[in-house]
Amino acid sequence: MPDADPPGWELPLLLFAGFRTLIDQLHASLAARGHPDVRPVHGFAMQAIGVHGASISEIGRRLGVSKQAAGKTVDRLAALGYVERVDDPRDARSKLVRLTPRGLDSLRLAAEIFEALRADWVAQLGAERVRSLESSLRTVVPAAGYPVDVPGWFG
Amino acid sequence: MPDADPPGWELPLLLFAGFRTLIDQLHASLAARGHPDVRPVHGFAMQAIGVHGASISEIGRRLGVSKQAAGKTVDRLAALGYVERVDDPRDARSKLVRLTPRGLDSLRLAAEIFEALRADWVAQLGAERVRSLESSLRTVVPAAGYPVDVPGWFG
DNA sequence: TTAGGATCGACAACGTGGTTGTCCAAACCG
DNA sequence: CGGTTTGGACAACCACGTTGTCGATCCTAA
Repeated sequence: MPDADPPGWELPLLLFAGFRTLIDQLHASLAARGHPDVRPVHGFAMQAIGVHGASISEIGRRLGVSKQAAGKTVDRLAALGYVERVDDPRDARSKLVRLTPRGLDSLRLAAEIFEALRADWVAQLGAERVRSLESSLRTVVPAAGYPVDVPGWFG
Repeated sequence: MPDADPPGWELPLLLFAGFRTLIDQLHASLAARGHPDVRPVHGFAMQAIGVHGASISEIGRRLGVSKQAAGKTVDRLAALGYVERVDDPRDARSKLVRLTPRGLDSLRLAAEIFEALRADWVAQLGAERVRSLESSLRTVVPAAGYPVDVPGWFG
């Protein structure tokens, strides 16, 4: 047995480092293209809102956080000009949260940048190893989408 | 070209899901073995303290956060009984933060559990694919260890 | 030896993201 | 119609991060 396996604690560190590398590069590109104030959590929230908009409660459910937490995040997104609240014509209790043109632009840019980032990995590792990495991870992680309560989850 | 590549935004999601899966399983095992109150951030902090102890400022540097933030985390760790502050005999300004026996136990257990978790992945994917995943990630992430200011970084 | 500067750790104030609990208005349903 | 559920706001609180300040201690160089 020539090479010893790396210690088990290295695996989570590498996964996190990969995640963080991508997200940091995403936000560096976003900042360079007119979106310096978006934080990672905002991107996930806007993803949860989607191009058709959603109510506060629905956003909370999609993110796996309370509606109060979702409401605060929407407040900050609104202050940054990425979303707006409009009355829901079909439910007087509900306010529909919709992306502004600026919000839509950031979402479109983010998708582009993620493609470019994956292409970088393919250039470094080859298409086969990137596909293998993705397929390995799909095997070991539960199928369900993951909640995005990262700050609260971690600390 | 038979199969289309997955969209670029899936890669960070998979990496995060892998990380979160491992950390969640770690803390589930830790909770079952007498450490229900440790949070992920505490584990990283204890790792930074190490078996020989460290000063508050040194912990902050190792974690990539301010000494004030390190001090608060140490406060909570001390309240949980995982660390203690003792006077540094060689510097009257400094307090040495040391792991208690309980803290050392959690660190030892965590190392064991991470080994078992990696073995689970090997059982599901095969040793070669796990090694390939680790090696791919080492290629694309910067060599430097990553800061652990996760909540602040994300939000 | 002493003056100046750097470092240690504490305290305070604040921003952001999360949580519960409470409340009212509107919607739903038997 | 009346009871229950739901949507969203408000308040209080906790965890984790930040900057700024400060006194005490250490180090170094005049």
